Amino acid sequence: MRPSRLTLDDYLPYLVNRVGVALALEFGKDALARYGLSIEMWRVLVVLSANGGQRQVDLGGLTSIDASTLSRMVTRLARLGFVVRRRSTANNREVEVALTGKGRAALRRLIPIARRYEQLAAAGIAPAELAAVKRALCAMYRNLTPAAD
Amino acid sequence: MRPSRLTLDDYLPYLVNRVGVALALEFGKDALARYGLSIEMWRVLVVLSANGGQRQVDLGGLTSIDASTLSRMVTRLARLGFVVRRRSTANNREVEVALTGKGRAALRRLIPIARRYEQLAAAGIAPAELAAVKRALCAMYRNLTPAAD
DNA sequence: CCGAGTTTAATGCGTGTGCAACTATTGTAA
DNA sequence: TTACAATAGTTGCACACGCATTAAACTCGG
Repeated sequence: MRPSRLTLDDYLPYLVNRVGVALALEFGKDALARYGLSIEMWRVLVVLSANGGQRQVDLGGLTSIDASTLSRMVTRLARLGFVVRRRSTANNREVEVALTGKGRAALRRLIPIARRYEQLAAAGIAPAELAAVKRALCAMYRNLTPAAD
Repeated sequence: MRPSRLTLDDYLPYLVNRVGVALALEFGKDALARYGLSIEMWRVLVVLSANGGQRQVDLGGLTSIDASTLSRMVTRLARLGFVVRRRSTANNREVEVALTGKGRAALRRLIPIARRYEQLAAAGIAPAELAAVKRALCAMYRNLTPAAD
């Protein structure tokens, strides 16, 4: 293949972006909108659910969201009552962000829906192959972020 | 696994988004910035390069970019000299967007760099497995967009 | 213990985004 | 032909984003 042409169906970033946008759109407009949440907010909540309370800077690393954007987003999430932001007792410049009961309740309802969209996307793909895809995506992320994580 | 918990490394939308953002960031700040291009603009140019001149509405479908956003983006791309926007002669409400010579020249230089980032991401993944990943991503997109395409 | 340097978070600012509303053109059916 | 609906594109508006800067707290060598 000539290096000066790109076939879309063979160009990985295009394929990844397309699936990512499609997944976000479906789930975002359907389920998340009912909670006043954006997809980025959802990602923050998922990371908090999976990894527990986090400093904002770590949340940023895990969600690939800019620190300034995240600061304002956490303010909105707190105003909605899904998280609390409390100054760390040990280190007074750090802020710990943690889920509230309301946040956990919303996640309990949203996670099954998220899984259904995941299954919808993966329909017709053999479990072993799906696992291989996930492993490959993890490897790609590690390749692209040598220093981090 | 309990349905009310999500393991990040097993949650497909998270993995896809993470790789997508990492790819866009690397390429966007490094190579695209020198041309005054954003990643979204790059995606538009790539689609034009792969599929030829397009109506704006079709560009939107292929790039997952909102029509109004695209309208303004094409204005900027035209001002930068990368594309031309001309009213279709057959159908006077349609607009055809096409690459200029300058646009094609920029693509000739950028595509090899894009491929290098793609290879960087896919390093250590066997060609057959990479092909399987691409097929899976295409299948996922089809699953998520039943009507379109 | 002091002060330079680092880390973490918040904010000012210009800009891009998506939704909704609007204009213009084309398609369709009585 | 005329009226109504559908399609393509643009624009107004409010808002979220990212960068650069600032503020505050911590670290550590001298």
